[in-house]
Amino acid sequence: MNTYTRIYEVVRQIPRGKVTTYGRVAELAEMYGKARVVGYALYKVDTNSDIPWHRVVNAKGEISYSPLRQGMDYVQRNLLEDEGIEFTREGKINLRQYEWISELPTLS
DNA sequence: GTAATGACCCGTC
DNA sequence: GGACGGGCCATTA
Repeated sequence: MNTYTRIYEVVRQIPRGKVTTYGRVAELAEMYGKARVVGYALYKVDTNSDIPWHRVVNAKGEISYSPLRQGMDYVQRNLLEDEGIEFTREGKINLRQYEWISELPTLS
């Protein structure tokens, strides 16, 4: 279970108004290449949990909808918009601007 | 115990 | 520039 705990810790550290990708979370959790597990971990997370699961998006910068939450997809978008994140007309997020870089080098 | 699935990512055509 | 396939690991049936 420590595996999931790592992921939760990382996701919990995402500042407000920023988003990150599954791959980044996996890397921060020291599990590069296991992005799938990250998605699985968030899958188990409950909507009313203290984990900002809505700040985690896929590498394309789009929101990952869960079949479990179909119908509530707009909720995630609303939460992100409330944090100041803008969406394109395609429903995508500009990762270049809102991607959380944590402590990784940005090489400008 | 085996087999299949999944909120994904990356390299290649 | 977009589309396709393979692969990573843990959980569930």
